[in-house]
Amino acid sequence: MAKQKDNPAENKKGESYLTHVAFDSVVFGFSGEKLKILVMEYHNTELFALPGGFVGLKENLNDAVRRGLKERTGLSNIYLEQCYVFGDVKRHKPEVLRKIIKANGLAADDKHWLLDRFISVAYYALINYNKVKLQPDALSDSCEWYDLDAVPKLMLDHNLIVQKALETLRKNLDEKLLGTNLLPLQFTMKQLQQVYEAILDEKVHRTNFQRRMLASGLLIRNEKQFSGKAHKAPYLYQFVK
Amino acid sequence: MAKQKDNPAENKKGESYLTHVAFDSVVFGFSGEKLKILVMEYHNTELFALPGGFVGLKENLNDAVRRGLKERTGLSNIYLEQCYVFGDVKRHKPEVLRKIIKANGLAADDKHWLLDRFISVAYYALINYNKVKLQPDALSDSCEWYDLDAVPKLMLDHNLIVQKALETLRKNLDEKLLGTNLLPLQFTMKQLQQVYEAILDEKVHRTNFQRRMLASGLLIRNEKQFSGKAHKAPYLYQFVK
DNA sequence: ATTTTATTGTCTCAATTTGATACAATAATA
DNA sequence: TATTATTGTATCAAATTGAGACAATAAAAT
Repeated sequence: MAKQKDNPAENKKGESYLTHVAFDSVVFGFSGEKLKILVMEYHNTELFALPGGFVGLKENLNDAVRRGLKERTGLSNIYLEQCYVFGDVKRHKPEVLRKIIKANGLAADDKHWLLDRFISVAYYALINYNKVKLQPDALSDSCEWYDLDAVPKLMLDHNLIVQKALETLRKNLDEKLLGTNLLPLQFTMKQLQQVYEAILDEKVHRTNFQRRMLASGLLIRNEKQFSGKAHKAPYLYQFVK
Repeated sequence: MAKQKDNPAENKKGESYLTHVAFDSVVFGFSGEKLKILVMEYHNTELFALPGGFVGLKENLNDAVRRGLKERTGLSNIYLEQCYVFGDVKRHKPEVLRKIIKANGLAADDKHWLLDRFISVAYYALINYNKVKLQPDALSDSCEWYDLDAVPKLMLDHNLIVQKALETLRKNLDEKLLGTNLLPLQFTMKQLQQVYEAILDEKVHRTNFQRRMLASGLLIRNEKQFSGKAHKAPYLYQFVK
């Protein structure tokens, strides 16, 4: 069990967090084949949710999100971007939160700060799938990768948040070759193409893709990668900083 | 003087609003020549600010922003979009708010809810300049149009918010001919071009612009507009709904 | 050692889009 | 009737994009 201080459900009056403000992050990773996101499951509830959290009284919003991601993935320096604020009244479902609090063996009296209404600032994050050490938080059982096309029913409006994040990611994909954030430092052109195809959910034309990427001037070509396969070895590329 | 209920500074415990959550809107209008935004000035303080407000306990965030705009411009059905959430700690400057509260002859004791830290959700709005009836709110003297290139020093980080809004507007300009929201129902191609030039702050090539707009398929051509000037009369266009 | 296989990198060429300019049409005025 | 100040369309070269051809090559098969 984590230290008490780390468990937001135990902080009954919300003394250390801003009330009514939450964040949720859609953390994308690329397995080599498919686009995946991180999903948490709460203890004994069968409730799935996006990794999220709250903002310390003296903490920048963006820093809070970084802190949350660091706790769950072990990574710092994550590519992170806001995508939307979800602020409708109807997303307030105290009974759902009550269930989580009770499943953690805590007292869910009506004054519990988690039962209040929250607006949630949604972020999307792009991380290198293989560098992650997944860690659930104090309230949850697990933090696991799910194929984007097999995400379970999530609590509250979290499925909507995933949709919005994907939309935003697609819209921003080309600026500064965003896709490179999902790959290791060095990667082949084919890998980069696969990332694009996974994000856009459509095939792209190989040679034209290569031409466009090279023409962007944002890729540095390194030595070749000898994969041991029976064909010409591809170059390794990396993104200019 | 407005009714007490309308003055957020008098609501000492913040009973009717979500604590820590605010919004600010950058309201764009086009005078026919220049791009302008709405700026408010607070009573006896020489403080300028963006029109903003707070979210009712039972009110959707987006609705709160619409309510704020309706109060100040008289308009409903405004084109509105989120652009960014400003959530840094350093934007918390209680002394500025204290000044405003005092200038309104109210007690600014340290517990006043307005003196707390807020995160602010920034929106941009596009409205038809000529349809507006400007109305200051209870805390402010005036709500006036300012040329975008002559916006005064605003309080807190509001100048930054203006920057971000303009950036977002530029990025989104082409989707669904956003610019049409700044014009009356019917407009000439030249007016539309002027809106683009004002937003992008650069000249665009007349005939190519016309070709692009017509090719979008989003404009309906109506009868001509006889201006009384000594030259060919332009067609009036309108945006498809 | 030679051939085969599965890719990768480059090139080519037509189709489309874009940039820049020319020019005809036209509403009011001289 | 000619002049003026646009506006709408056409034209043509330049740049970009879409689709495919083809040569290069690392390892396996013969």
